[in-house]
Amino acid sequence: MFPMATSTSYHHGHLASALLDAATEIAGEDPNGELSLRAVARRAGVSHSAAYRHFADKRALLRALALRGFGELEAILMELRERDDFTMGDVAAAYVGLAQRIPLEFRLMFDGAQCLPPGQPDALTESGIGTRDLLALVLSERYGLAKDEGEAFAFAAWSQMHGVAVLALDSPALRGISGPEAEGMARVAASFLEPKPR
Amino acid sequence: MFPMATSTSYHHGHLASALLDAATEIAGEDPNGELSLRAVARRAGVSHSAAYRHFADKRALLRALALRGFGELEAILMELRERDDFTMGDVAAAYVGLAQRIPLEFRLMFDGAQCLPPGQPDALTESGIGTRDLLALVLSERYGLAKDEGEAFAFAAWSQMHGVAVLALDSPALRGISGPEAEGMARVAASFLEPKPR
DNA sequence: CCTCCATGTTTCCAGCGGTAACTTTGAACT
DNA sequence: AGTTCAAAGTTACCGCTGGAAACATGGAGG
Repeated sequence: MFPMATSTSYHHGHLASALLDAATEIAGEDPNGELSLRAVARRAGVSHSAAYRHFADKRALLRALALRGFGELEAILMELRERDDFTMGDVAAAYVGLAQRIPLEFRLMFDGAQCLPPGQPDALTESGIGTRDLLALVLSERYGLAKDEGEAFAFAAWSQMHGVAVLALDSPALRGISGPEAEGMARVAASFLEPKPR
Repeated sequence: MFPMATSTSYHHGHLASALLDAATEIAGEDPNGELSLRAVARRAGVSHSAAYRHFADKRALLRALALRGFGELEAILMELRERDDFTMGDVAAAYVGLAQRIPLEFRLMFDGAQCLPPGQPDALTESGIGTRDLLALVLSERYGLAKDEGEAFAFAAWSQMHGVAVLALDSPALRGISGPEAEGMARVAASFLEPKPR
């Protein structure tokens, strides 16, 4: 069924996912460096052209990484949903924590210029919209908001969490901050959005 | 005093700022494309090596662009400060409007990886901190907040404005939105932060 | 007038993303 | 079991990039 993925075999076996793993690995070692397709291929022990058997181009590989990231974000939101007592601070901290844990994927999730060809909407765009709707659902349930109200509030919250995440990752004024510090800042910011209990 | 900047003279005269202008021009034509130093030099009518007489490397040029951006942001905040009746929505709309108007500079202002060498804090970092403090000042004055309170609130507001700006510029789920639409979204989001009058 | 140095130019390099043409190899069919 | 064939590797090449080095130009001060 599955060809073996021995280190000596000419055919790799699971190269596509191995490349994605290699990319994450490289990014883990140098979160702010440029990620080159060739470096990813080298890390996977394969010539750079091999990557093109599995991804149309570099963008496609990055898109796959972004999709992985959206998967993790959805899992986090679903987990929060199970609890019925979370605060806005919990949501924001979880969001920022994800950005700190997998910065490469996180950045790609929201960077159309790097991931998408000149072309039109695609699976990545849909993932983004789906996640946004999921957030609106989770927050509406938690705070008993009507549809429109919930969507507007979710957008207000999302942009704020996202802002904290992005600034903590990239801004020269905030970079170098530790993961827990970033989550703490997310909590402080989110506290201004916490709806008053009625 | 100033050498002439005729198009026929061997020595350009104001190449440094001409390069920055060229970069802004290129970015205006294709806001999502990559910006190459060589393309900037070509646009300025000069060989790519000439740029290195004025900027240590590409990062230095990008840093100069970011500093220009910070200058514009400060001007915008000072202008708001003159008025004493602005709303959070006004601030957010102005911030997002800036991002839409000069996306290249805006992105660079908050992207340490592209602008800063491995090195430590520099003028850019300080500009970022200065602007953040200015926002805290402006909002504290407007809403009568004590220092700590004002700083926390300013951060909550800043992250939200920034989130909207970044998402509208880059996120596949929101890109393609028009400038006015983006500003409208910023107003909606900011309305959740508007302090209650006492 | 002549010289010098700031500011240009040309030329070169390695690394990048991407394409094309060639090679290997496991699996499917007879 | 032996043959064949396509999937999945390889090497070699292209143009472009950021950057360094060596050379050219020409305006300002002696």
